[in-house]
Amino acid sequence: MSRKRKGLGERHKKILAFLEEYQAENQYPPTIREIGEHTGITSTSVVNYYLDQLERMGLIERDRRISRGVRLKNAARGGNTMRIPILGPIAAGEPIPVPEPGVSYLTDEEADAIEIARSLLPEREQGADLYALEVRGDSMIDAMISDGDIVVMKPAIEARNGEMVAVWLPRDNETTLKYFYKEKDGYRLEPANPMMKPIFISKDEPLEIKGKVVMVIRKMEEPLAA
Amino acid sequence: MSRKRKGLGERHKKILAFLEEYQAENQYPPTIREIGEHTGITSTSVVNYYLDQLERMGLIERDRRISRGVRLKNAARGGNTMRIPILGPIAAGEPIPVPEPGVSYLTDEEADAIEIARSLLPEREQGADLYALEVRGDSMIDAMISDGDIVVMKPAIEARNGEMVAVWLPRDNETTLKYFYKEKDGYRLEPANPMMKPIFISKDEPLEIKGKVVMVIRKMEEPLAA
DNA sequence: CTTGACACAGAACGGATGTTCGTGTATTAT
DNA sequence: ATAATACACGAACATCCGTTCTGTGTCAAG
Repeated sequence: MSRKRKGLGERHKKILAFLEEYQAENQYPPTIREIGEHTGITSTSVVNYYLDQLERMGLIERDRRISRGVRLKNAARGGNTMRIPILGPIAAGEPIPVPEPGVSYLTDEEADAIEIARSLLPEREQGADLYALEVRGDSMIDAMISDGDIVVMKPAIEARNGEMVAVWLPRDNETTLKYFYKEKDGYRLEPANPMMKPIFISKDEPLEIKGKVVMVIRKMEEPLAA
Repeated sequence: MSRKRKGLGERHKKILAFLEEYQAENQYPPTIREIGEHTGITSTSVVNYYLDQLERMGLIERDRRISRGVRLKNAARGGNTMRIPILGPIAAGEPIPVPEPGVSYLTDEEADAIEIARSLLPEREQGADLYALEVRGDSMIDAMISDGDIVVMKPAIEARNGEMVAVWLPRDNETTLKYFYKEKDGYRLEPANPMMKPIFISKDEPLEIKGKVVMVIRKMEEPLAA
């Protein structure tokens, strides 16, 4: 009803690609005429026509009446990164820090953080309130996670089968990272390392899911000795 | 002989600061007139005058006759993140891709890449020609690295004790990631997982170090089942 | 066939923008 | 003092560039 082909047309893609390329090459956006020349469009009005569409689709932003007033939005293409704060440590014997929903920790400029290309993350996590924790100790070695690793988490209180989650086990009084599976009379928590045996939790035992593991980052330290 | 005060004048600093601020706010550089308005300079020619100086000092680059053709150089450029290209896969039975020194793979816009906060990397790796590989298979599970992980490498042909390196073992015809130790009559390659036993290479056996491991990134996939 | 939405081209208008020139005022060297 | 230089202002241009208007051709619906 609004668009002949719902997807982006050939020229839309060309313009988007050129916008990105040009902005990377020079530091400033191209003019309408330049866009036209490099995409085979001979009329400025047609370029304007497509830019309007792209803006309506939310793919770019335009500052009207301003030369080179075009910037591409979260088009997820290269260069787009996501900032994820490192909230604190995670250790076997301690509860893990969780983000307080009311506090906008994202605005904390001083906090340590990592930046990751959006293309590395699954689509559904793109806008999520991700946070990161730094692993202390070798207690999660059976999850193939070692001391110093950084785990990127997504807030969650429940999980689906096959997801790796951070759980607090009151039974053993510890935090652990395991693959989560629901079974007929309880839960199965399976280590990432297939050589390790899974543990079972019966249905009436307490089990607190703290979040889902989205990513693990290991940073190799330089050896101390010179 | 050429300049009254060799350092940057008040207006130079103001212009530089505004350039950076404006570029961050919008995605494009300001016009000469805008620079003037925000730095208390009432004439476009004076702004032009200072821009010429800044260009001669090598602090900015100008594209003459092009609107908003101002970009600042090494100053605040790059930001606090680093872009690392993913060159290809790494598997036990195959040689690993290594960057060709002559080829500037950094200019490859199409290549997949990850961005990482500089603060996460050791200082000495900041300017290094880092590259990344995607692990295929579970053959490096004894290095606590699993299928799908991404390893960030630094080119190297030798290593110091305690560093994790990627080595090609002609003896076993495979690539592996191990901690490297030189011993009196050969080398000891120790898995990251302390439960696994190290392997020894005698001094006359061939051993090719392909690079040092700087970082490991594990991205958790969503389970296939819905 | 007619109608209308859509894609496109070309030209013209007017404001935006970089450049140049004439002028003025301190400061410094000769 | 005089000249040279750095710094500054404002106006005049000549483009650059976004916008808008007119016109053409296509294609599917009525």
